[in-house]
Amino acid sequence: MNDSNENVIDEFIEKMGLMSQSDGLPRIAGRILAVLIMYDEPYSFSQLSERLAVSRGSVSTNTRLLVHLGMIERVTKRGERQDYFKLKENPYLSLMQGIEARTTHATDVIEQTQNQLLANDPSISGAQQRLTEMKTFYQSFKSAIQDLTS
Amino acid sequence: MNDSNENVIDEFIEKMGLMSQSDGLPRIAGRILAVLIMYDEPYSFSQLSERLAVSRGSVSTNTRLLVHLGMIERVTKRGERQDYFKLKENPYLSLMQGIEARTTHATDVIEQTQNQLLANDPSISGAQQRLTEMKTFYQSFKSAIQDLTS
DNA sequence: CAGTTTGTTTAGTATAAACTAAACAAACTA
DNA sequence: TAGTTTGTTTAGTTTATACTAAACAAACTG
Repeated sequence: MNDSNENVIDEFIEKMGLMSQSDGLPRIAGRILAVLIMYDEPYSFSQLSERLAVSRGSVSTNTRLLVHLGMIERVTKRGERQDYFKLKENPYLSLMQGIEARTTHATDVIEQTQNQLLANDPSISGAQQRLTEMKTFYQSFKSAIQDLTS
Repeated sequence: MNDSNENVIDEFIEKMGLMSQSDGLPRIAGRILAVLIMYDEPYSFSQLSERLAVSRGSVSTNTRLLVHLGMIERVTKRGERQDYFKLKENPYLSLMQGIEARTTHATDVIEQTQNQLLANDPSISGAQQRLTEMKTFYQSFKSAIQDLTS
């Protein structure tokens, strides 16, 4: 891969770091993803540390995070002691599952609140209505996400 | 509204604060939303500050943020100097618009990267493919969100 | 066995952002 | 006009967390 492309990759890596951050993930996690998107062969632990100029501790925590999220996988090679990493088949699926989980949590909180509110208090009928609207919205959001991953 | 319900509301307020945080918004913004969901009448600036035990500075910044996001609106009352706030008609619409914007940004970054990569380098064909997969995914995500808000 | 290469964990630092207190400005009231 | 009541802005503090450096443990090599 020639130098010009290497510059493009560098930029992409940094932009992925920022996007990752705005998704609530550490910057380094996004940068690791970017590397694994851009290079065909599995990338080793120490290669990641060098390529991103980042401590081995950070590589460890962030690869573990991404593995846990189901976005990358750890692979090994015969006769090699290092760990390698590659993108998983559908990395974005697990992102969706994360969103889905948070949505479910939201509807749970709303339902719980609605059930706990005492019905004999007339002043809460507006609140009940707005809570229902909110729940309905989150439910349709959730099913849209689910449709996307099936 | 009786005391038991007031406790339920307190809990809901705090949970909304946490959910807000995991959506990338300040805790106080979520708590303000919760208040406006739970009470029918518009809530005043100083009421918010007292109810949430939060500085007036924070009320100012966070109400402005929520107004900017299109989730609440500032209203005034004849003969009153204070500002009041109420939920907007469809508060969740603007949340979706935020997600949509970030998705658009992602596809832009991907496209830009793809165009900048030199095609004469054979080693990037895998990268191109993975970038396309990523873009395709974000595009269908975006259109799912759009369907939701129309 | 001693020494190296690996990944993890921990303790400490750096950084970013939320929040507060207080100064401020504008609009009102007496 | 002097004094309040309002919302905003700013400077400083607090808090959360990403990140690093270094200690560590496990697996390997000679």
